[in-house]
Amino acid sequence: MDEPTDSFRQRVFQIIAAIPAGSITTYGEVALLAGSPRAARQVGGILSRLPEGTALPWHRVLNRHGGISLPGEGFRRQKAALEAEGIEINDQGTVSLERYRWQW
DNA sequence: CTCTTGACGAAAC
DNA sequence: TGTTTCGCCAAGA
Repeated sequence: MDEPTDSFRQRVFQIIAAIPAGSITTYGEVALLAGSPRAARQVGGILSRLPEGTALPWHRVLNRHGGISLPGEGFRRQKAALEAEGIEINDQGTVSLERYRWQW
């Protein structure tokens, strides 16, 4: 009966979809809320395979230091998406967790 | 079943 | 202090 009708991946989708514009969270936090406190790495793996036109606000997920984990072009795209929501982000791709961290 | 893969994170160096 | 190594675990092959 308690079949995993919703996989870890699906729970991650729902959690990220609930992050309001102008706020951010971390991979570890998403993993925790999804029920696997040490599966932060899996969250990143899931986001890496999102289709291009996805409606999921994947750009609101940052690493433990409030920084962008993507290299090159991905870095630029995520930084621009965050700035478009009014989030201040420096050239290193880091935001203030204290200011923007989201909790339910 | 085993083995591999990582948009992570914390601990060692 | 910055850099490297190691542990973690969902998913797919």
